Amino acid sequence: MGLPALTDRQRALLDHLASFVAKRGYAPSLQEIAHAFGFSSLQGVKDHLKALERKGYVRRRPGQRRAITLMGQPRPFATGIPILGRVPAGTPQLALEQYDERLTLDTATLGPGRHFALQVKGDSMIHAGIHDGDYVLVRQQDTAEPGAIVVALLGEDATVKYLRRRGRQVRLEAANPAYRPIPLHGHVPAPRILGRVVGLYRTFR
Amino acid sequence: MGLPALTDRQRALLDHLASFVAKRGYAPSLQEIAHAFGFSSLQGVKDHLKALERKGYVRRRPGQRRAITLMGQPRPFATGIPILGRVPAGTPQLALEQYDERLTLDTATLGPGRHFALQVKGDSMIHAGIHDGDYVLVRQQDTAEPGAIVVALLGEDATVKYLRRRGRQVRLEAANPAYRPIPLHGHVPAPRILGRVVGLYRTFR
DNA sequence: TGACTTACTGTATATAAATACAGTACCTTC
DNA sequence: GAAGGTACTGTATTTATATACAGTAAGTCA
Repeated sequence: MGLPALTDRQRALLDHLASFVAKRGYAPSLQEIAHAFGFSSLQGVKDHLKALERKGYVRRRPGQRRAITLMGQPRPFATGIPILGRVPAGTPQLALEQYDERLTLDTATLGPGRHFALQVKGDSMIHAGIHDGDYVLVRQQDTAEPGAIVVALLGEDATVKYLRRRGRQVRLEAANPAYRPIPLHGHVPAPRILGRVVGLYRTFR
Repeated sequence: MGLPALTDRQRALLDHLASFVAKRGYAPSLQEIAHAFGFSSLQGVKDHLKALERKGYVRRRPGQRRAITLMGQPRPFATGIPILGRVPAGTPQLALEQYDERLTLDTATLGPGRHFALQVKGDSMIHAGIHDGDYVLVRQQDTAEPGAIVVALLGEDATVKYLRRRGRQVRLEAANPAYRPIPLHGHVPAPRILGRVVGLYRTFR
């Protein structure tokens, strides 16, 4: 569950949206939707889209044409950035054609499963090279092997920690020794693992 | 292969298109593309789109808004990764629908200009949170302001360093004090700045 | 040398498409 | 039996956006 239920007509319109985008690579206009459903007016389409937006299935940009975003849908991703290979000595111009591959941010590079990103607050993992403001890329899972870096929910806060075994106790440890370890079991509130950190992304000023 | 080669700018525009569609679920308008690339006119965008269409990378519907379909080889299919916002307390299931935006990797998110990536060797910048094996995302430029992290060519090696001013001397400094600073002028071989580091990407085993 | 391509700026116009307002009809729920 | 949600028709207006034309500058080709 999560999102509110849809009426038959709303579901039909959402399905039409999804298949249109899949086929054409861009969202339909209101008149195209009206035509596909045989409406002679646009107000019906507007009403349905308003309902879909209110229920959280789509997002629109007011005034803009075809600006309908389907929420929670897997979508294609960019081709990425060329990775520079060897830099040939004495070359006056930098030959970007000499790259081996391209850097992308997709499930192929991150591995299988559902992913999300989380912006790191604080410096508890600075010794692991994870800084305040960095985005960690997380594969969603509720367990992990000891040694992995995980995102755990502690009360209301999502925190990034090492998952480590000490004797028979499994606990969450920060890379910064100024922070106290938290046992995975027998702690109040009980920590819950949201996923394993599989990547990191940072932008510089 | 099969499709004709693209120029750097055409490639950049195609990457932007793919990433925009991945993020928003619909194609950008000409003015949105122009704005993303810093163009003050639309004709440049039209020219590039015409070239991409002529070479078979995209298809357009004349007169229709945002009607750009990406053609060609199946791109790596994946989601732009949702950025998790607040984590609501006591929620039994993680609601990934509650994200604000999506994280993508392309020239539009990194800013204007040409970009490349470079895999960092060694630990000379470890104190700046840049580790061995990390990919730095670099905007291509041959100068930079002091304080910026740059990629410089030293003989045959591309190295990542701080660009710092000491008195009247501008020099390349590692974040790790174990490495010696290199003056930008009067050094043999002469260092050449390849670009400014604008991002960082890392994967965890 | 001149023709051609790439990569844009700048201004103007036409139009596809979003918005707005005023209705009708039917179905629940309080 | 009034109030609200769903599911539309019909017409008018506004505007975001595509198109068109004129031009500059640098690089490549033959």
